[in-house]
Amino acid sequence: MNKPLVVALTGPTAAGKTAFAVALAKACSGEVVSCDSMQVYRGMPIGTAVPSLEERQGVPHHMLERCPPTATYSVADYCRDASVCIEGILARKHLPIVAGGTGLYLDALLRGAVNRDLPGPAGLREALRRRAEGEGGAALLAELAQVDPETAARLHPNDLKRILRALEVFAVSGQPLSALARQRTADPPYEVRWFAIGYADRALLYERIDRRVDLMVEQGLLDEVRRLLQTPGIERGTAIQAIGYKELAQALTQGGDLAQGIAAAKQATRRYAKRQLTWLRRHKDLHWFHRDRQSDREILANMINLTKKDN
RNA sequence: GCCUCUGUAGCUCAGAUGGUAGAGCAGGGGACUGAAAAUCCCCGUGUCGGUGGUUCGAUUCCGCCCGGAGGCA
Repeated sequence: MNKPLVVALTGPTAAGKTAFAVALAKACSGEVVSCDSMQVYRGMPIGTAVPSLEERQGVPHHMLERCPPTATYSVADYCRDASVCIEGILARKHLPIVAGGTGLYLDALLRGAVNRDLPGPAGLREALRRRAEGEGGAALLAELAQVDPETAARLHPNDLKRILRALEVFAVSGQPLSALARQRTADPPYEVRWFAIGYADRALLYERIDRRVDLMVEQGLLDEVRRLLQTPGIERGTAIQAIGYKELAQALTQGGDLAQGIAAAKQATRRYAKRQLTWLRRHKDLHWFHRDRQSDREILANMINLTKKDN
């Protein structure tokens, strides 16, 4: 069976994915499907670096700014919505280019890592969280060990977020997360070409990050943060946790030092890039392009070549 | 020119009455399966400025040299 071809273009934040995605799309009549957990929210284009219409150069982009910043968008939502986008692109006989740095979303969509939609019972998460405050994570972890020893064994008592989710999954499905995870390793529905843009010298990436944050501030990031903070219910959503927003919100509302907030945003972004690299390193099928080793022209030419070549 | 202080991890510094050293920050590594730009775990070897000497042994004591800060002229 011949699976349709999809290009995945990833890499750490600020490496320059956007420009390459657009260039590749223009060369191969592609459309871009953003794979970014924060760019899906509306009202924060500066801080999440949503490509401007000018940057898009007429190339259609999907999965950008499609839900309110007060909502909580999830991997499962992303898989569902992005799949629809990809099918549409394929129907138009165009090349889907999934571009972005959210590793979990990428793997869920293109490696078949997640295919079950299991919302936890209403209120359970909150109840568990309250219990954790009193009894501690170790108690909940012990409880998890009763129903899902395998998952419990790999989680640290402090990793509340995951302990709660595992408990939640068992509560709705009656099955351990570890067992479900095994079933979920489905065949990827597409033939995927994996590309990653990066820098061999990390210091160069970090310099770019610092510069980009300064640029965002110049472009009006502060106003964007202020506007977001005025949105009712924003504190319950995921969007406000985005890097840049949480640091500047703190500086803005708690009378903190603005320069310090900016510095904190830069540092958080650097650490984020490092985590992204950790995530990506385990995938051996990634074709890496280092911008400090190769010119952008060469990189693009190579990408086009690898995209077109059958096999 | 003379005197005093100082030179220890990328940075700021601690320390050993001589047995080759440790904190904070920065940084690094890892995990990750409906919050993921989130969440969690782990990690400190560096010619102790250089060079001679004393010593079984010196980064620690002594001499000289080089760098930095201050003071007196």
